[in-house]
Amino acid sequence: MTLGRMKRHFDFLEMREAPTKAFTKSFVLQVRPNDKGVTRVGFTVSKRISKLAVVRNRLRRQMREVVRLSPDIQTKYPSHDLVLIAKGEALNRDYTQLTKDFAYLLDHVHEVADDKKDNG
RNA sequence: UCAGAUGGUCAGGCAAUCGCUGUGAAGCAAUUCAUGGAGGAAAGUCCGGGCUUCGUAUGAGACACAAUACCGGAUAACGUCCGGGCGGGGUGACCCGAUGGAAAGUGUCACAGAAAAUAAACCGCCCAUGUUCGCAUGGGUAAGGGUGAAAUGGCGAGGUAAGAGCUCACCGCGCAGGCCGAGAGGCCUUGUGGCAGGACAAACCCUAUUGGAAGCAAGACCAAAUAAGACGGCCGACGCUUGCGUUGUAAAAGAACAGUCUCAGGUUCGUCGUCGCUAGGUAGGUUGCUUGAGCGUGUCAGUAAUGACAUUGCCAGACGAAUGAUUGCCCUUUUGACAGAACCCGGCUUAUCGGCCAUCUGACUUU
RNA sequence: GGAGAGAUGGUCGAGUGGUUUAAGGCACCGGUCUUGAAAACCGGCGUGGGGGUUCCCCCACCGAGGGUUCGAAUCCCUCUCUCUCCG
Repeated sequence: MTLGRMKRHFDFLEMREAPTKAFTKSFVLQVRPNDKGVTRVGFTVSKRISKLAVVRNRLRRQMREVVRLSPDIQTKYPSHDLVLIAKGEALNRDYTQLTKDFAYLLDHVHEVADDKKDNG
C-alpha cells in the first residue's frame, strides 16, 4: 500500500506524451501505465503560478497531502504514473475544494482512458 | 498623560491524529525507537572574504582598465562599522550629507542678455564739442535699470563732473604667523593683500589607496551509451643506489601560454612499436556538504566598533528539493506581516501587520 | 543556484545633458484620384490633468522612485519587469 514518488526529470518529459489526461480549472492530471508494478505520482508547480517560493511550496504540500489521503488511487490505477500539474486557479481554492477537484479528476480520467482503449 | 527620538528584541502559542526528511541504535529484512529539522531578511546579487580550478597565484616593475575618496580607529577584508571634524535641518532628544582637488591642464555653461570668464558697456549717469534744441559725435563711469540658474565681495561713510577698494571702518575671503589638537580641524584685540580665485569633477582629469580570472552548474572519484586514444621500447638528458629511478629539446635557436610591455622563473613541443577485454569520460551515481574569522552565557580591557580569556552544547544539509494537513482551546483585531536554506561567512540594500523592553527629548498636570 | 543583456506613443525604432514641437517607418483617420476599391499623393494622428470654451493654451509622462545639475529619456543610486546563456 505504498505510493511511489516520481522525481526524475526524464520521467516528466516522457509524461508529456501521456495517452490519458484530465482537466479542471485548478489542475491538469496526466496518467500513463508503467511496467514497474508501483503507482508513482509527480507534482508540477511552475513559476508561472507564483513568483514567490513560499506560495509554490505551500501549494505543492497541499497537493501532496490531497494525493496521500485519497484512498482509491492504487485500486483505480495500479502500476501507473500520474503527474498532477497546478494551474493558476488552484491558488484561489482552499484544501477541501482541492480534494473535491482531485476526486473529480480521478473519475474523469477513467472515462477518457476507456475511450482511448476502444480506439487503439 | 500626550507627542516624539534612538537602540535592542519577538515573529502567534499549546495539544491531538495522520505524514516528510537527516543522523544514531536495533533488526536478515519490512520496519521500530531516540533525536535534529528555514530567516531577520533565507530575497536582490550590490560589495568584501574563505574554498576550488585555471599556468607558480604574493616574483618584481611600468602602462591600461575598474572601484573608493574629510580625519583617527575596528576588522580576515570591505564601498562596512565605531568615534571625531565640517556643512545643512530640527525648540530639543537627534537626524541627513558620493564630504579630496576647480590656484596642473582640457572642456561645457542652451535660450535670454551689452557681456558667461585674460571681462564688457544696451538703457542709464557725467563731461566736452556741435545743434535744426528732437538729438548727434567723442570721452569718462560701473552706483542704478534690464537679462539669466549664475554678472567679478557686502554695507555705511568719505570722495568725485559722475563714479569706482579710489580711500577708510566693520563683516566676509586669501596668504603668513602664533596657540590648542594624534589628525581632520579650531581659536586669535596678530600681521598682510584691496579682492586676485563664477559653476560643473554622479565631464575628461589630477592625487592617494586597492584589485589576476572564473565560479560548487567550481572541483574530485566511480562509470552505461558513444567514440579514439592509451601504454611500452629506442634515442637523449639528469640523478645516484650502476641498473634502476625521474624525464622529453635536455646542446643551440624558436614557437605557444590568462589585459599590454619589460626582466626573472615555469610548462608543452623527439622517434618506433604494442594493445583494443584498454584509456578518457557523457547520462547516471558518490563526494565537495557543513565544526565555523560560527552562535549562546559570563568576566575583563576599551567612550565605542571590537578584542582577550573561560565555559557548555554540536545547533538544517536536502537535490522534482524535507517543517505539512486536519481538528480543538487560548491570544490579539476581520484574522495571523514580509516571506522558504541550496558551498559557507562579514556587510549593504530592499520587503515587513504589529507587540514588548531600555535610554533620552519637548509640552502639560500634580507633589 | 550562478553569469549577462534590455525596457522610448497602438507597434517597430532613432535620440548619450540644452525650447529636441520625443526623428522616421508601419498601423489608424480624413481628403484628392476612381463607377467602386487598391496603389500613389496631400494633410492629420500618443495618454492623463488643468484653464478658458469648440478651437486653442498650459502642465506632467521615455518601466517606477530618489539624487547630481541652472537644466536629465540621456549621468549616478535603489527597485520592478522581460529575455538570453551555464547541467
